[in-house]
Amino acid sequence: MGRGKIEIKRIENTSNRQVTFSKRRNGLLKKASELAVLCDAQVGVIIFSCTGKMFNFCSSPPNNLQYLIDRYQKQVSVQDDGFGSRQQLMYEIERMKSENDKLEVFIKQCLGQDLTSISLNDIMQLEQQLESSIDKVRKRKEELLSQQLSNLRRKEHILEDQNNYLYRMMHDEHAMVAVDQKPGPSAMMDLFGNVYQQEGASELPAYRLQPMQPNLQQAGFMNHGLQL
Amino acid sequence: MGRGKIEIKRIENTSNRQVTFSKRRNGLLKKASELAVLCDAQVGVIIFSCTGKMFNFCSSPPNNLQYLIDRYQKQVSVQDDGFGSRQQLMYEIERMKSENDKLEVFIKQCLGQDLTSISLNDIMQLEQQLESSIDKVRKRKEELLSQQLSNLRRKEHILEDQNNYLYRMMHDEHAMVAVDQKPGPSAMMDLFGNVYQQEGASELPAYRLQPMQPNLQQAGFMNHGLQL
DNA sequence: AACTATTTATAAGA
DNA sequence: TTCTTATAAATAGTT
Repeated sequence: MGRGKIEIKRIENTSNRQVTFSKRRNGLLKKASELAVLCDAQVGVIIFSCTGKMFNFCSSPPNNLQYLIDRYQKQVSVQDDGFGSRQQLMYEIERMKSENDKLEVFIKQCLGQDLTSISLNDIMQLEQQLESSIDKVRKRKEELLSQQLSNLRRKEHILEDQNNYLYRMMHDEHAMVAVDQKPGPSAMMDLFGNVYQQEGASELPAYRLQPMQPNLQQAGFMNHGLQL
Repeated sequence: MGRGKIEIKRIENTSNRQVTFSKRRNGLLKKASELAVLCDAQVGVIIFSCTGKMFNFCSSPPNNLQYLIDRYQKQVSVQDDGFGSRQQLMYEIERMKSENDKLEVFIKQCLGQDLTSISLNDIMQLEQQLESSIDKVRKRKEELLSQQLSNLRRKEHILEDQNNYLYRMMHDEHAMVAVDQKPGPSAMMDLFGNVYQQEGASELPAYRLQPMQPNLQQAGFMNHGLQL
């Protein structure tokens, strides 16, 4: 429709393309609006130019494309398995919020805050629970402490060993010529408390210290906005 | 454009309207597609007929209107304050999920489960916390128990009162003619333990029992999938 | 941005 | 619905 027929393919001339874009965009939006009015339909159009500029049109709740989009997503999410509609996402958020609230209320109870709205039965249950928890926590504490203790004992032994060796070396300085070939303590500890097995020393078993503290730490938990 | 010019307003004749809808809908989609090809633009169209049937078109990632919608929502949510884009909602859901996980981990610690990954320091802090919690819980338990106790005492008194009254009535049956006008106990208790002040009895103060258990109950908490 | 020769869309009729 | 066709509308190329 114009002075000449054009092929429907990308217009290479840039300014030409921009002019056509402007004309046809207006045409499209006009047609959309007419369709909506004439046929009592709801029509929404989204256009992005190749330069990234956005244009949109919505007939029904004027300028509220979101309504149409929600309606679209509802239909689509019924077709495929059903996740991703904006409304479903909002519902999911509500669900998680209430889940979260429940957890927080429960945590407060465990922290002994906000007990006024709990029945006597529940209070007694809570007390039992806390007693059992504290038992477990204490057991674990004992474990950790005894671990540390035994670690320290091993270190002590190794250090004594090392000490004796060094002492002997000092009292026998002329023997230092070929240190490497002399028998030393079976394990050595570096400045950080790590223990290394010495090559060729096999009479004594190598020590492997258990870590004083486990590596995985629930970071940031103890001050999570819930005063402990 | 056609045999005659028509006014752009709702077509009242239904079949006419449907025919026009079909024709113009095709026209609109064709125009949309042409615009996209000619001008290298991304065009999306959503149409709902007045009967609820949906039609849609998307030029760029063919048949993937969702992409265009996301892009639209991104722009819109930058314009106004910025909530409601589908992607933001998904981000929010992720945030809440991790929040939730944190809370659940913390609850497990409070319940004395999963202590292997906690450091000695944190264990000791946890122990202190639980001790303080259990203190508070026990205090509250004492409160509730003493409340129940005092309630029972009040009931006991009222029942004794009532008993004496009834006993006197039985031993004095001829006086029953005008029971209403005789002085009775100052308060009466119904079958459910509710106490009512008797009319005209003002020598003794009315009793108001404190509720044995508060009304608000954190329903479903103690068995929330977290074994207690 | 306006003009206008043409093409395209489509209203009405079949 | 689909086809036809006269006519209205859109627009390509030009100014």
